[in-house]
Amino acid sequence: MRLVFMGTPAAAVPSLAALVEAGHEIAAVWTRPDRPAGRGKRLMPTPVKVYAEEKGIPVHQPEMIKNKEAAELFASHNAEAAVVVAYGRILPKAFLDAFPRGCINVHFSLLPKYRGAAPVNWAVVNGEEVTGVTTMKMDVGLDTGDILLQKMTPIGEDETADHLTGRLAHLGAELIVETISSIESIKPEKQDDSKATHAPIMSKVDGRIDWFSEASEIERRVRGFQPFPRSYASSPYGRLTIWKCRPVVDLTSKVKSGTVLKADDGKLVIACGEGTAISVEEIQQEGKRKMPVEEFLNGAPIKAGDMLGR
RNA sequence: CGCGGGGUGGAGCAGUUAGGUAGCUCGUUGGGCUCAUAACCCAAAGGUCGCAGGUUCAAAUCCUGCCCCCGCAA
Repeated sequence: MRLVFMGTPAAAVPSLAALVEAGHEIAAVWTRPDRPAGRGKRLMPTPVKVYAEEKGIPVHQPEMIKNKEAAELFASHNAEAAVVVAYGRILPKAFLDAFPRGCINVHFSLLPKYRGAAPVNWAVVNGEEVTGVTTMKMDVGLDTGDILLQKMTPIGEDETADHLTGRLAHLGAELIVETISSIESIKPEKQDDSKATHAPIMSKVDGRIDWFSEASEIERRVRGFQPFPRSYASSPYGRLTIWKCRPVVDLTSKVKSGTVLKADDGKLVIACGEGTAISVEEIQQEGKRKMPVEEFLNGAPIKAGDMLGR
């Protein structure tokens, strides 16, 4: 089938690759404009662009898509459908109506749950046991289109959002190929709006750890906010990012939340809310790389009694 | 010219401001203790202090140039 592919981050690449390998004709790839990135502010191509150029597929990166020129360019690809995976933009109606079979989206949740920009992260933070991928026919709403196919997968107990995103990217790749190949026979199903939930994009401040939360919630946020915005706390030694931890029983629940209870023998334990605590297993000090807590404690001045803030 | 941190035994760090014997925690090896141990005690090995040049009686430390690494931000 002749398709246009729209996507931007690494999680979109497996879908594009799968479509190419399945023999579909990719008329063009649309991805977001290159942005200054990396140390030194060099212009960096998006992962989707890198792949597309490798395959010799024409790439388009308009700054604005809400104008006539963009819509005409899009329509000129003369495809049967567009496949959209984390493009990062709301598509105007002119795009949705440009091709006979419209725009088909791969979304990383089991819709109607977790509509929005950060479905994987919030599924982890909320402690969901399962999630999955959905293909749907896009409409003008935010992830409200009719569902085509879904595939579910359990969320591992220690799984980070980062890792889960990788798995869903591959599940999504399988599902979009399956969806395209059987598009004639699939019966679109309306979403049950009453069961919809929203997964808003996170900002950096969402990463600040609230030590008054219970340990299990902090642990879920640590896993769910990777790789961005991460979970971090201020300390007398600069900002500390916690990459891995586990809830433990706190025997000295009278101390204030955020207090370092133990910082020796290879163990770093911090008081949380409601008499709980976390044992940190992987940590990163401002300006340094992430490291196992044992190594961190070998050289760090942190000691029991120190207070961590937000 | 985006902002900043750093290169010191295998790991994580101190020491550099006011040059003068290479230090801490952990790990490794050997020994001891113990019913036993990843626990404890004793001992040992292991370092061109990123590279090159300069100043000096003397440089990890001061001066000059170069290489490399990392974090933030996006």
